[in-house]
Order: sequence, then C-alpha cells, then structure tokens
Amino acid sequence: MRFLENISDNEIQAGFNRFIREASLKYLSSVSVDTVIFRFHESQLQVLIFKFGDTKYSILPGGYIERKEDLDEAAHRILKERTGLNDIFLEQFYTAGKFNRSGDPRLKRILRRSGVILKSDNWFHQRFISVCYYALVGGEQVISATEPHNFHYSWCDIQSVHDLLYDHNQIIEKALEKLQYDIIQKLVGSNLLNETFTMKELQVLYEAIFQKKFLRTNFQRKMLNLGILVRLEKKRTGEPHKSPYLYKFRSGKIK
Amino acid sequence: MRFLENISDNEIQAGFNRFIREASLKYLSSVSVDTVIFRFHESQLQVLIFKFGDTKYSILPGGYIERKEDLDEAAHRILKERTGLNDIFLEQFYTAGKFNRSGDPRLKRILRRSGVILKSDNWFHQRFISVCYYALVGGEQVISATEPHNFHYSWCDIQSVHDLLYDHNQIIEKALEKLQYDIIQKLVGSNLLNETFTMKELQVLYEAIFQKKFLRTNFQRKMLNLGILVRLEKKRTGEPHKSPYLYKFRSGKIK
DNA sequence: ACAAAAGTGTTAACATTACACCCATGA
DNA sequence: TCATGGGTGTAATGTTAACACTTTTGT
Repeated sequence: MRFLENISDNEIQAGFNRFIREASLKYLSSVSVDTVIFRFHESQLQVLIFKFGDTKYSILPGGYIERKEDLDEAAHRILKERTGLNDIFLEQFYTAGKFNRSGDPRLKRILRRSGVILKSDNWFHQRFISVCYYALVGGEQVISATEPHNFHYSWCDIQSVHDLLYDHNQIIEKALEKLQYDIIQKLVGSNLLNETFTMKELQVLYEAIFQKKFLRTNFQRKMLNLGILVRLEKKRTGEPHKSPYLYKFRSGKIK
Repeated sequence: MRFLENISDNEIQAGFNRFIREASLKYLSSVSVDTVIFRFHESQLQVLIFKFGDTKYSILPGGYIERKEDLDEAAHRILKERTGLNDIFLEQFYTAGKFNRSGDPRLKRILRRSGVILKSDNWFHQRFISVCYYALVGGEQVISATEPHNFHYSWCDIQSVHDLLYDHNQIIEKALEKLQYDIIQKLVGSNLLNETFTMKELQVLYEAIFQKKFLRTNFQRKMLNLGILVRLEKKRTGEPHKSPYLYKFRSGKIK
C-alpha cells in the first residue's frame, strides 16, 4: 500500500508486481509492523505521517518482517528506511489484530479510482496483524527517507492528526498513552530534546505529551527532586528577559 | 507442539499430519497466541501450564488465529478451549518476535528422542510471532479442558514456575508486570477473588502479585479510601478470632 | 483468660498544590 | 523602566509509613 505515487499507472502496476513477487518470499505473511514516530518541534509533539498517493489521506510508516529477522530488528530497519536514522529509541506498545482493520471503505474507493488492479490473492489483500512500535526522534536529528520511492512525508501536530487510513488513528492514541507512561517511568524525555535544554523547554515537552498545563514553579521542583538533571552554566543571552539555566540529563539518552 | 501425549508414535504421527493439513488452511501463518492464565488459590498466585508430552518440561497454553477471526476473539477462543471458561478477563500485554524464540535446544532433543518425524517444511517449523495475553480466573470458576486430547495441565505457583520451553518464562515475567500495573490502574483484582472477600484476603492477593508484604493497617485504609469497596455484614463466625467484615467491589467484575 | 486476628488512632515524614515574591534582561 | 521570563519561599493539604492501642472471637 506504500507505492502509490505521482507516477504513471503502468509504473505503479510494474512496481506492485515486482514487490509482490519478492515480498512473499522475503517477508513473513500475515504480520506487519507500524511505527508512530514522535518528535518535539516548535513546542509541539509531532508524528511522522506519509501521504497515501495523491489522496487527502495519510498513513503511518510501516513495513514487513524478514523471514530471519527479529521483530525488534525489523522495527529498527523500517525506521531506518523511513528516516535514515539509526539507534533510535524504539518501544513496542500494542498489536492490532481486528479482522477487518484493513477493510477501510475509503481505501477501496481510492484503489478503484486509481485504476490499480489488485487480484484477490494479492499480497496486499492479505489480512495483517500489525505489531506497533513508537519511536522518539531527538531535536538535532534530521530525517531523510532513503527509500527508492519519493514519499511525501510530513510532521503533523499530535492534535491535528486526522484522516489516517486503517486503524492508524487509534494506534496513535495508544502510542501516546504508552509515551505518557514511559516518560514518567523510564524518563525517556532525553530522546526528544537537544543535549542541553532549559527547564521551560522540558516543561513545554511534558505539557505537549500530557496535553495539559503544569504550574511552572512546581514542575521545576519536581524535576529537580527526581535527581536526573544536571544544571549547567547559563545561556540564552541572545534573547530578552532573564537568561535561564541550561540542564542536561545525568545519564545521557536512553536506548 | 501441543499434541505429544502418552499415545503411540503412530497415533502421534497421524494426529500431527491431520492437524498440519488443516492448520495451514484454517489459521494465519507466522502468528500465534500464548496466554498466561492466572488464578489466586490458597494464598498463592498461580499460572496454568501444560506438560509437554511426558518430558519434565511445560509450556503455556496457546493456539493460532483463524483466518477470519479477530485477534482478541482468537485469544478468547483459545482460552475457552483450554479452560472451558467464557467471558474471562483477558488483556494483551506483549508480542514476542525473536527469530530463534522457538529454537530451544531442549525441544530439539525431545523431538529427536520421541521419534516424531517432522519435515523441514512442517507447519510447526514455521517461525512464529506470538501475541501474548494474560487472563484472570476467579475463585469460584473451575476449569475443564474440552479439547479432544487429554492434556496434563496443572496450576503452578508463580514463584515455582521453572523449565518452561521456548521463551515462556520471560513471557510470564512480563505478564506479571502488566498485572501489577493493571491491578492498580484498572483495579482488576475483582476477577481473581470470590464475589465477597475479607480485607485479609485482598491483602494476601496484593502481596502475592507484588511479591512483598504490606502493613495491614495502612493497606486497609488505602483500599477503603479508593472508594471501590462496599462493606457488608460480618461472617467467618466458623473460625477462631475476631470475625472480619466482608467486602465486595462496588461495580462487580471488570470485563 | 488468652492468643491471635481485626479494627481504629496518631504521629512524623514526605509530596502536592497554589500562590506570593524577587531577580535579571533586552527593548 | 517595565514587561516578561525565570528562580526561590512558604503555607495548606494530602499521602505514606510506622507503630500503639482497642475490640472480638473460639478454645
């Protein structure tokens, strides 16, 4: 489903056929991986989504599991293919298995109109059980899709994610729940920020993740009492107002 | 792997062949379901395990997903097949996908010695990604395996679970972690107790789940402050000592 | 009456909440 | 100098942990 682009119908059809021939040998059938890739950008928690062809709909990045590959490895590889990034924080959170989860009526309409012909025994017509992971992309990391096809990707604010196909909207909701849990339990915030950051930035991150406000003064005390932050010298002398301290996580990023 | 019994080698071989022929049509390939079934019995948290043939090893109950069945439905059906119980609390918690997770060397030794011949393209030689669920069986519920084969099942204290094949020991650990989380967050304890219970029983349950002691007086206050319990009239007049109150959960069992 | 179980009370320590207040900075 | 962001203080409230005390029961 990831090969509908602004190229000719013939090319689409050829690409499909080739992929399908290879896929059934290379990948496990019935199982897929979907990933919810978060970043924190301009005070917003964002999710990476890909345009589905030239429709108004989008989907989450995903892929399949090679026959001799660990499930976790597959998730890392797919992430690498879609973002060019290695060594990213990645965590499994849910496996979606409703029988009709790929039976989105919008999808059928799109395929019919696009002229792509899919036989009923097509690889894509399989029913897939999808193992879902979420990933955290840090402030300094820049993504660059390295796949042969020219995907139209975009970062979408978490509140503004609409019109995803399949059950991908529900999957994002579950990903956010798990992220809310992990940022308290495993303190994974370091993976979404720069190496150093101000207390304000940390607070805005937490507010974006929990979608609610915290009291500035109490938030600061709580974070400092956790004992996971190191206070550095000041910066931010380029801006108006009092220059804030910089902090970093005591133990670097969590892998 | 669930058909090795104390029957003749020929019967084993015949059963295998029949199952394999049916299985590849009936079930999704590459995906399985494993379940960790908990109960609370004689002050112990226990797990249901099945003897693997006549070896000293055991495995978790599991099964496969029918081609037109929801993943959750499959888990419920498998639970029904193994316990005879409907409408059980059931929750997904993890999907195991290491490539070599079924490559247990103990297993190969057993199969070699048992005389069962498995061709390399055998259904069971597939690599399986296993979606794991845990279930809670209440105090009054009695299990009764309804499958055609006469499985040797047993309830095993959670601390005493050893010698499980595959990665089933790790799976139980993850199940317990999720149960610890859910009993606080979703208050699923009602599914492990009788309709009514004493505060002592509730405490022993929590102690079994968290594998640590709580102070009796504080535990009681905390539970009552949650506002989820209803205090009934007394009972336990048959025993020595002061007769305790009975409690029940305000909203019955959680489904 | 007494040993053990069950219920209630009290206190110190700690965390959470909600503000008030002061300081530093660039426009 | 002043608006604003940033740092610290503090009192009210709630939660947790530890322990003392009282009540109830069958033997």
